Amino acid sequence: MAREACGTLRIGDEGRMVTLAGWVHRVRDLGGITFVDLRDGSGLVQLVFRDIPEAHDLSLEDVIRIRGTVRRRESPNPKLPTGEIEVVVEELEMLSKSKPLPFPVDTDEPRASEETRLRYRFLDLRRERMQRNLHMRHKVSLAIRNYLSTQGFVEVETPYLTRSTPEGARDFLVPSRLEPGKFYALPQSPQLFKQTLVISGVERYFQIVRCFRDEDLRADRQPEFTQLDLEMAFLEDPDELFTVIEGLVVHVFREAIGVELEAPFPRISYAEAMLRYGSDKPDLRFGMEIVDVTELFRGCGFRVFAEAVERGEVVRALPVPGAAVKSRSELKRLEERAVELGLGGVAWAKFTLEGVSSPIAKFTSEELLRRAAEKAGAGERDLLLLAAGPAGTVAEALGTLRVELARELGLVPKGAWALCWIVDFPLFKLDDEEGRIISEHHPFTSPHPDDIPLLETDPLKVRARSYDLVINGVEIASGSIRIHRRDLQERIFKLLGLTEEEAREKFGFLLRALEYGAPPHGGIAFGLDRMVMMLAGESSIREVIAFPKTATGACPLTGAPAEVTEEQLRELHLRLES
RNA sequence: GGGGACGUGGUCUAGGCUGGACUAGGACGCCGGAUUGUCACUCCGGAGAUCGCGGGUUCAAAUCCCGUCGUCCCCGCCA
Repeated sequence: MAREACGTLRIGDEGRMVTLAGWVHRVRDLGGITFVDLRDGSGLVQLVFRDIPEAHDLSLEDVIRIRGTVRRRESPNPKLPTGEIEVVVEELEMLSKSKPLPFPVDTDEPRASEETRLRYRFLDLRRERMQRNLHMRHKVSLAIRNYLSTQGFVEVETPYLTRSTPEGARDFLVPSRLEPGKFYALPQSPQLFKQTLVISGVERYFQIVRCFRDEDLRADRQPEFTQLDLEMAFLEDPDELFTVIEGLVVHVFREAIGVELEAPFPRISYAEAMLRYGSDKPDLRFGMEIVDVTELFRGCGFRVFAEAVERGEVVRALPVPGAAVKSRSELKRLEERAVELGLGGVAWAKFTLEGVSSPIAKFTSEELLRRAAEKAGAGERDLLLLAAGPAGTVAEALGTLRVELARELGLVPKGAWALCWIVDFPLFKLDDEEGRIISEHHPFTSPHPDDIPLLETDPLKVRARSYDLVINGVEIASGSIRIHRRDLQERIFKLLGLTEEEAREKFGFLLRALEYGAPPHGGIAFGLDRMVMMLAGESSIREVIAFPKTATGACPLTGAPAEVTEEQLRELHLRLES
């Protein structure tokens, strides 16, 4: 008789003889009667053993098969979907014994260190929460594939054994056995391949694909991670892509967690995001917008601010709702934090029923502070933080404080989703070490058409046709319209200090492809692990990856990375330094 | 590359500042027994740890110091 699903049995099944198999989730041995919660992929059901002595020998996580009769319970358990019934066991078959467990698997909160969990990942993944996360990931992938298929996208696989590229992250290398001294690299992303594909006539490409970057790890970074990679031919206006992606994201949220997002998502320029939120990935779930008050403090009595304005620096204000109650010591800590963030310090003003209280009031005036507060939308009971310095430093520091304070004060609404596009990133940035310009995104990013005349005259002012998708303050996707013309690509390479020869050496096949009729194109790539992490409500991507690595790139389950034999090394023409 | 936190029976942890009655305590799990309506079952009894590893200080180290390994978080890095 076929096995049935434990979790689907209901009162309507009363009286039926069923065959079930699964894991022993919990045992309650009362002597003459033993209750066992049996678990399979569908859920739990209570088994009742009466005259079966082997029931006393059951251990947690044994795998058993039983035959029994579904019966209405004397005392139902409202916590279980199957709580109205139980299965009276007539036959018990032990399929596989389990040793005592290193940690319990019947809890959502892990009761073991992460290292132990990873070493026994096969047990850790049995926990309902991890099963939920794996299913969530599957739902997201499925929703992506289904939606993109309806939009005419085709999933194409690209090589994992490819060529090392000089730009970007450190590559993972794979030695070639057949060509001594040569190496493959695992791709950091399929960037060049996907551009080649649209040039090849695959007008809408996507791929859910593993990417590899040999850099240090973080809670949201693994050496191998998964991207939703996507590219469209004849894409010249980012808005066209936004519409497609908004449709995709709305679909994914609906399918994965039943949330209806509102599209279109707000579009904010990089410059405006830096000004108002001090970040290129602003968290829009709460207000606390930073305002520029440079002009208010020009020539004011507080010399630190007045002199900063004279130097061409800025003064900006961050309103902190309800924080006028902060104590001296808390404010002191804030000042220290501001210094850590690169500011000279931070001035504050409290606005209460009694009036304005601020250490700089005597140098400026209450009136001036009130005007600053008004501009920032701060009122009674609020705190206003004021900082002066170079625009970039002030923006980033206040942006960090904005997020930290909002979290600390509980101003981030639970269950809220705030998405936005960040557009018009600068095309280049100054390389700190070498003092030359380098690509902000990558060298194939198209400049904004209006700014092309500035390329040679004022390159740092040139905006890119690139964009990020930000969800709740986390960068979740990033992309651009690409350059599809050789002449423009050559100008960009020249600006980056690359000779044609170097460019050909570094990016050869893409450049060749551009010479044979390349349509305008562009695309985007999502960090799938991060997106699933957010949808699952987890705070580490390791919780949504079946077999993740530790912070040193090790896998406690398999023991990777591991030594190899002399013979293996010899075949690869490798010798280790002692 | 740098900074910080942590490492104690199978698991999670108390003790650590202020070294000595710590003979290392608790909870869960495990083993034995009792138990016929439980659902985090309950009750009784028991086993199980040279306190990550190495060195040092000291009459004496889980405790202090140095080194090392591992884990986690952050900065750098991640076009």
